[in-house]
Amino acid sequence: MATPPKQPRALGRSVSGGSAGRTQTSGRRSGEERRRQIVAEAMRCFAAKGFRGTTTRDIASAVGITEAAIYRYFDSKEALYAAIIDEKMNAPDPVERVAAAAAAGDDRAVFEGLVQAHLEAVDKDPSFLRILLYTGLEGHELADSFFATRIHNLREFVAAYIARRTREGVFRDVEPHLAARAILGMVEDYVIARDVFQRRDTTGRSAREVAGTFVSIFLDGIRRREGSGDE
Amino acid sequence: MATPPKQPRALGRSVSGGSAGRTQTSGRRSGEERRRQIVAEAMRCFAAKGFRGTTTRDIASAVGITEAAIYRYFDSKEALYAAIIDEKMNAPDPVERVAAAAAAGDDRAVFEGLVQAHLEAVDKDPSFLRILLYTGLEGHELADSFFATRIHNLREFVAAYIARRTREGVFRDVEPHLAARAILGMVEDYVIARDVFQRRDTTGRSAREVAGTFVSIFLDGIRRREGSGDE
DNA sequence: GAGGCAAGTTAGTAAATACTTGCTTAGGAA
DNA sequence: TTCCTAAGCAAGTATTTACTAACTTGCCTC
Repeated sequence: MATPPKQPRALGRSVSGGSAGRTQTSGRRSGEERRRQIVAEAMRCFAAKGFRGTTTRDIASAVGITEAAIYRYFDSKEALYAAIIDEKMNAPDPVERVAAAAAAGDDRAVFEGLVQAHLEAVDKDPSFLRILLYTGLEGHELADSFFATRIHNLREFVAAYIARRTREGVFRDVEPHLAARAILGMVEDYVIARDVFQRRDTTGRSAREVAGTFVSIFLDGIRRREGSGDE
Repeated sequence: MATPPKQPRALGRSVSGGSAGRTQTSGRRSGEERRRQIVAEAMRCFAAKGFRGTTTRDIASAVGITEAAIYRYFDSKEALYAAIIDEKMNAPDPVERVAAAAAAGDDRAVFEGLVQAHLEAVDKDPSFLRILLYTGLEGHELADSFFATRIHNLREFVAAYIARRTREGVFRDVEPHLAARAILGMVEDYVIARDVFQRRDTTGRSAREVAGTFVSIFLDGIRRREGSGDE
C-alpha cells in the first residue's frame, strides 16, 4: 500500500485561526485533541499489557471510539507506539537538574538529586517504567534511540562524575561505570520492585527516605577514609 | 471424508540402517523425555517473547513436533507455563550457600556469596531473568508462589542479617529492608542491563570483579566508622 | 508374527486481531 | 439555511491462535 503521509493522515489541520473552544466531554473532538487522547490511553494500555498484549480494540474502547477511528490518526499500531516513545523522549532530563551541584562538587546533592528525580519521574508517570521494560523485553527497535539518548547519557554522566571525583582524590579508586551502575541500580531495582512487582516492603516510603538511605550507603561506600566530613 | 492423501513419510532418516539403537535424534521419544524437551524449548520461547508473545506453534516447531502433540503432555498453554515455573523453583537456594558465613558473621563472604550466586545463576540459565520480568509485567498469577517462596525469602534473609549486624554494633543504624534492597538491587539491575537490554558497559566483566566492587561499596557504606577492621 | 497402545499427524474450529471499505453525521463557514 | 468536510461508525476481511477430533504408525510384549 502506498500511504503517502507518514504520521498525520489526511488531517486538514483544523488549527484554523479562531480557536473555537472545544470543551466537549464526549462526542466529536478536534483532530489534535483526539490524537493526544489516543496516545494517552494507548500509553496506559501498553504499560499494562505490553505491545503484543494490547489490542487495538482495547485502546479504542479506552478512548471511547471505534478501532477504525484510530486508523484515522495512526497508520498502524506500530506508528502509535512510535508516537508514544516520541512523547516519552520529551521528559525533563534529570542530568540538568543536578548540573550545578555537579559543578560545585556537592556529592550528596548530585546523587540525591538524581535519585529523587528518578523516583519522582516514576511516580508522576507510572506507565513509563513498564513500557521501558516491555520495550526492552520485546526488543522493540524504536526503543534503541530512546535508550541511547536518555538512559545511556545518564549513566555516562554519573560515571564521568565518579571518575572526576576519583581523580580529585575524594572517591576511592573504583571502576566508574560499575560504581555508576551501583547507585543507579539501587533505585532502578527499587522502583521495579515497587511498581512492577508491587512488593509490600517498598510501599509507604517517602522519596526522601529512600534517596537518603541509598545515597548514604553509596557515598560512605565510595569515599576515601579520612576526613569523613560531609565535604 | 475419504481417506486423506498420505505421502510416504520420509521421516525414517538413515536411522533404519543396522542397529535398532534407541538413540534417535528425531522421531518418537519416550514420554518423559519428550515432556522435558517441550518444557525446555517452551522456556526459551517464553523467555524470548513472553507468554502472550509465544504461540503454541512456536513451541511445537522448536521441538520438532506438531501443536497437537504438545496437548498430549499439557492440558493448555497455561499448564505448560506452570510446569516451567515449577521447574524454576528447583534451582538451588543461594541462601543455603552463605548460611555458614552468615552464622560466622563473615560479612564479605555473605554478600559476595549472594551476589556471585545470583550472577552465576543468571549466566547458567539466561531465560530465568527474562521469564521473571515477563511474569511480573504480565501479572501471571502462577508467579506469586514463585516470588513468595524464593525471591521474598532471599530479601528477608538479607534484611534479617543486616538487622542482626546492626544490633551487634557492626552496621550503622539503617532500615534493614531498604539496605537489603540496595545491595540486591545493584546486582539485579546489573544483570537486567546486561542480559535484557544488552548494554555494552556490562559485558566482559568477571563475576568476581562485579561482586567485589558492589560488595565493597555496600559494606563500606553500611559499616560503622571506627575500627575499620574486617569483622 | 499379532496386537495393544503410546506417540504422533492431518485437518480442522471458533474466537481474536490488525486493518479496510464505504457510509453517516456533526458542526462551522458561506 | 445550505454545504462541505473532518470525525466517526458498522460491518466487514484475511490471518492468526489455542485447542480438538479422528486417524495412523512405530515400538514392545506375547
